[in-house]
Amino acid sequence: MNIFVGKLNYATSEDDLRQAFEAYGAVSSCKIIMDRFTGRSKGFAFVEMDDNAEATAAIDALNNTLMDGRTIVVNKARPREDRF
DNA sequence: CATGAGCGT
Repeated sequence: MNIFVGKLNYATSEDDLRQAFEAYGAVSSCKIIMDRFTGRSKGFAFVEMDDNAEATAAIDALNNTLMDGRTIVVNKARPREDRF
């Protein structure tokens, strides 16, 4: 399941996010969107989890929680492909 | 190359 994570601290790294999600389930992969020019975090990331139950639990558990001093929002991510 | 809602090289 693709998970969207927003309102992230610019200092937050993929490893931090991964560990946070791994605390509630197995994380398949994590990706923080970085800017092409500055190379800094755009403030949101995507976490992919194979287990649907664990993903939902992680979303419900990490949604609106404090991470690195910032309140993050966790929701189900939209499909990057298939716009229609 | 910057800063604070939103959905990815």
